[in-house]
Amino acid sequence: MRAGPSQEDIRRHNLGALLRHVHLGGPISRAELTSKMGLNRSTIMALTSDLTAAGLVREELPRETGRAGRPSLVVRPESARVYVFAFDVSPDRFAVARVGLGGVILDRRESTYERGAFALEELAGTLSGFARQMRRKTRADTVCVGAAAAVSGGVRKGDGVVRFGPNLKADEVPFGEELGRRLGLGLPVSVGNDANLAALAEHSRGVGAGVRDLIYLHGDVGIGGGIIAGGHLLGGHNGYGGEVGHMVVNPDGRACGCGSHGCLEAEVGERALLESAGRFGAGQQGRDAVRAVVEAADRGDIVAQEALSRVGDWLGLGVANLVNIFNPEMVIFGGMLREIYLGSAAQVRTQLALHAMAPQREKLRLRTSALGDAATLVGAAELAFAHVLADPLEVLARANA
Amino acid sequence: MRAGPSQEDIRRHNLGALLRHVHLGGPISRAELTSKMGLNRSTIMALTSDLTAAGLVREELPRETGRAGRPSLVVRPESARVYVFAFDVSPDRFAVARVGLGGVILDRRESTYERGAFALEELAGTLSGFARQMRRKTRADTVCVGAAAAVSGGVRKGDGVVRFGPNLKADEVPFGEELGRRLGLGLPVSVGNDANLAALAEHSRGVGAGVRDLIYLHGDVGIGGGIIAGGHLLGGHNGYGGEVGHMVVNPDGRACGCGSHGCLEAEVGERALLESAGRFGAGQQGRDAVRAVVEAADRGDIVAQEALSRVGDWLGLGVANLVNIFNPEMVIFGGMLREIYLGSAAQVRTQLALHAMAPQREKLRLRTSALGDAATLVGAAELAFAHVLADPLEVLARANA
DNA sequence: CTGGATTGTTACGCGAAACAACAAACTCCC
DNA sequence: GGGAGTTTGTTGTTTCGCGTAACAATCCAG
Repeated sequence: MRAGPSQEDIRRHNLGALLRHVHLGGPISRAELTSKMGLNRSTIMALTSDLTAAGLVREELPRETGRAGRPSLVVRPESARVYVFAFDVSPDRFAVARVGLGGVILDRRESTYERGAFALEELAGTLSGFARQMRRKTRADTVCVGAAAAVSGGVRKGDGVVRFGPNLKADEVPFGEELGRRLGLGLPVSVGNDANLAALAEHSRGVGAGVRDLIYLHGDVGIGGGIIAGGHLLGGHNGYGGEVGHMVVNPDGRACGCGSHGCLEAEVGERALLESAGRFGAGQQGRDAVRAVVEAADRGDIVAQEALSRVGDWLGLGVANLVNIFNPEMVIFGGMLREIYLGSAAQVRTQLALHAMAPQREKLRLRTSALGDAATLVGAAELAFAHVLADPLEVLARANA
Repeated sequence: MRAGPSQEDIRRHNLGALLRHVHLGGPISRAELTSKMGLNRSTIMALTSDLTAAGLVREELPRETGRAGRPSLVVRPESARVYVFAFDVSPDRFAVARVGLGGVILDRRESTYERGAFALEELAGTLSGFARQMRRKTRADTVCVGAAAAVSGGVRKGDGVVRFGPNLKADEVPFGEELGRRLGLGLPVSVGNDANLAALAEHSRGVGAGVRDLIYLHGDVGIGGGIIAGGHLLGGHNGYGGEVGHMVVNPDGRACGCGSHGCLEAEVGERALLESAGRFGAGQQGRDAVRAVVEAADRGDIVAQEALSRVGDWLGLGVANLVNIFNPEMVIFGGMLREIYLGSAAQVRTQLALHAMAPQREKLRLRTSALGDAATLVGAAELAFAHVLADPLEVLARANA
């Protein structure tokens, strides 16, 4: 309930709001900003001046106006100058990216490895090494303003410690701290759950742009989720919100790695699909194996079709439950679930019609991820930029000091 | 993203925050307000002066201070002067109350009737009649600043139309509008789902005070729910959020009135319990019938015990799912679920241990409603007061005009 | 090239909250 | 009971963000 010296708060808030417009919406004229933010021309000028002076945005004359009147200056993010590091760690893959203000991926490196080959701790060195390499290539006037990592596991609110990650060999790992130390930039590294961050990404720059209530479902080895409720990421009391993978949809169903039975993850996860299709342990694994099943089903393979149908039924039931509970405007399927949904949309829709209540489902939109594999990385970048948008000047003052 | 003339916004916000403190926390000294709101002494004085002048609060010298220094003036809500009307409509009961600022129930009338005897439209006249009667009894200087109704059905966001209410014979009923017209006070009447409003009530003045992430489960004829996520009621895209009653927990389970099978409501609702206990249609109905089963189980009735155990298992599974998805700090059982939970807490806890993930459940608290039957009414009053807290002076200026 | 339209820029005023100084009222202690 | 110390109410002043208004700059249309 604190307010602080309120005038500064206003300024901070308005600076952040303006920067957020530019960051998420891309180049925009001062005239549009005045109308969208409901502030006065002169105020917008003062704000942009501050941000320009801080080196966060640049103002340029537009090429063509097309309308009468003096052309309005276009405010664009200093994408090449101001950037963050984004990390993404999955059980069989990691990626590092340098992401500029505005969401541009300036540099990117990734690597795949055998599933579960590395423990989370071991990766911190490699990740920070790549980041330092990228940093060395940058020009002198560039400035790193943050860093964040997405991990496929539970991240405790507050200290950002990775609590569980059965697919990642992690338990009580202070990953952010470790990464921050190794980066040596004096910056704290935020950590978030991968599906949560992918949800954030789709919400800010994906199919879910402008949608205030959405559910993002991510299929990887397991099933993760991220929920945007009322425009805000649902974190829960300890930060484990959105973990829909262990919602029980079939009490008499398959055993799940978590000890329970019939979890969404157990019925819809990669293993369930491959086993049903009689392809588990048959060499292929991961996204490619799932794709192969969907393609086989498309070609008329009965076993694959039935496996996909079965999985689609459970997925549909899970989605129906979530729709009943949340009444979202959109459900987004990402990761491996993109393929599964595309291959079993009919089953999903049938189950929705059966189990979801009419008012909740009548305006519902089902979509697949727009950002694809980059979603997690983009989400991590958003997380890293978050404190910049919360207090633009403070962050840059510290960075330039 | 609009900001408006920001100085007024600040003032409005601060006035609202101060009034909210007094409204929810009761009488409080100006000194405490300065520290809790983080504002300056002189600012607090200016704010309380405005609110006192508007007749919303009163300032008094405290009886005893106990501490050194000049005693700080105590700010208390004008509970007797400023009030709202709160309505609560269930399938077999309705209640009308006059609730003063601060949450005091000043006057109350209720009535029970045979389940489903009335359609929602028919009740508007009765309800407004009671309200008008209450209003006639008030002194001349009292002022009604709002009204709201809780209904056991889905309420569409925006226009407040009751979309569904299978237990209430309602379909596309513009209940708020109708009630507002009949009240004749020139006030809009907000409408909300009963479980949602009960959740709001427990969050603001019940066991969930200060808890930012909680789930309230309400058992009536069906099972309703309200979710507070990050301190805000989860409404969803169209306002049907929190409808947990039709989450499918047992796909092979009992048929539900909604057309689906194995919904939480179908497995845990009143009918499921009474049927399992062999008491369905045996004269008793409603809360009393449920209580009878729990009491019989307490006395050692095997059939009742098994019925309760079975229902408790499904309840526990439902709660486990919600805990996995939301990671709430607290789950509150209200209405008939209070009795059911108290009679089957062991089953609920067992299912939680089986199906809820450790990080989500380790800090979880299970509680029963503190406000009991008044929860819905109190929640409706909160809803009615909401716009007063959002802009105290504007509301009172209009009321006194 | 002129007029209308739109925006950038600057000087000024308003208002909300912080700050500082003083007065008021209490407790404690002798 | 009275003085010292403490805490708060009250008032005048200052600060700072934003809105307003007036003017300059720059576009398009004719």
